[in-house]
Amino acid sequence: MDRPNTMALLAVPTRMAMLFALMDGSALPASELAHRAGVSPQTASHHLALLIEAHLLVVERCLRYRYYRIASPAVVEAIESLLVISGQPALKERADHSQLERLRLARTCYDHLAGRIAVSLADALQKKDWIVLEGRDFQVTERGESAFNKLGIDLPMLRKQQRLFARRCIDWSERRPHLGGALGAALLARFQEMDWVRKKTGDRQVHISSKGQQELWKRFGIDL
Amino acid sequence: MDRPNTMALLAVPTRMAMLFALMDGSALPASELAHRAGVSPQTASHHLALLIEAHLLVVERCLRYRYYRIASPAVVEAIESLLVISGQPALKERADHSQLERLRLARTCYDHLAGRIAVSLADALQKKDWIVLEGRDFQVTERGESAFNKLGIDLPMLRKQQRLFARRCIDWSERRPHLGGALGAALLARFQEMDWVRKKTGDRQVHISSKGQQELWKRFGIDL
DNA sequence: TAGCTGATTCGATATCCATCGAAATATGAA
DNA sequence: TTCATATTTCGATGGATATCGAATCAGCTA
Repeated sequence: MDRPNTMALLAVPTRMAMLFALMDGSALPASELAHRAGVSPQTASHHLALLIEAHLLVVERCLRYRYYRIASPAVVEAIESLLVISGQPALKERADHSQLERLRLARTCYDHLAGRIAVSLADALQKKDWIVLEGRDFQVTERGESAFNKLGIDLPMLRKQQRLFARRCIDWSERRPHLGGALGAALLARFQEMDWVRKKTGDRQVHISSKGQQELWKRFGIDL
Repeated sequence: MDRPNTMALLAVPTRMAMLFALMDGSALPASELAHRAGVSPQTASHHLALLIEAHLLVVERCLRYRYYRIASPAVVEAIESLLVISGQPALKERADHSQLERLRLARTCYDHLAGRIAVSLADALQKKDWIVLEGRDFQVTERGESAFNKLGIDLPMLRKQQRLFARRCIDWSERRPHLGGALGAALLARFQEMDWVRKKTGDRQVHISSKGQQELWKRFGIDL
């Protein structure tokens, strides 16, 4: 496996189109990137694999979904400096590094929370002995049954759903497990109900309200 | 003629090798760049033409020689930012913009002076009516004959040389004419003799001594 | 279990272009 | 002029790779 030539990767318009689509710090699935670059899914997959290998992109796997994002601010800077000398008009929306930082803190992964907040929450729930990790799933303990109930989450109802109940999902930015599945989705929904967090539509960004910060600290010892 | 793809230009190792050789702000002839990149002169010529067209390089023509150099600091910056994300070790000798500035001020063009000092000198010599521009050459006036002699330059001797006497050479950084040919070379040699300027061997950089600065101002009204 | 969707792998094809030999050009030197 | 040197142009070739169809894989749902 040779060292991939980073310069050559940036030379192909299709790959550059994909990178452009991610320059604002967002994370998009392969199909969307294929569409934006105007190529077939196979071709997009091929290019994305190369960009991953060269560490220009990273992929965040959540359940069966995969979101691609720019690997680091350095990549954005390099592309921007290339735009300068290529005589292209600079990007209107420059990459917002602080936004990327916010995404690392709290974002959605499909329909549940991800990021530092989700990893911290999974840690706290295990520490409080509400859940335990067993293989690729979490199990809710006896203590957890009543505690989740008191939090306003109807576990028996969730179990009736035909989806994985409490899936362990590996976080990209933290590289540690957080809570997915029906329970993860219910937690996000309940947090929104209580106005602990607010989810922007059409975006994966999640804002933590001051009330949410207080409650997370008081109830779970989470200080983000 | 399509717009050349700057990214594609940087993707080829041969072209990158040439750019690397010029990253320190130096200017080299095509043959030297071909040698450093390990390709034939034809191939080098082809690549250099593309780099010129894309405004990544500029060429400085002096008599029959052509020196290629990086077109602007932005190019150096872009290449350096690419090195960051390509995982290459950074260049030991990073491009020194202040050095590039010094080159713009005073450098050699083959065997005579170029840069701001040379352009200013040509201007001053015309203003003092020592020389006049005629087509592609300068002519020494009657007043110039004695003045150059007093400066320690033997014009009759220079005229015996089998080379162009006082060629007009267009300066890259200034885009204006300066003095080349036998007279230009003699002036540089005389300036070195009088320790007005010092030429580093194996380099095109020329240092102007404080004595030189004084004399240039006193005798020619040149204030660099 | 089968079914669905998103994504990847494999194989074949077509296109792009870096390279160099040969020849031409440019420019100054003898 | 004639020669010499540096560079460029032209043409042909070979290698690299972007692309997509078809098949396969991965993960969840019913």
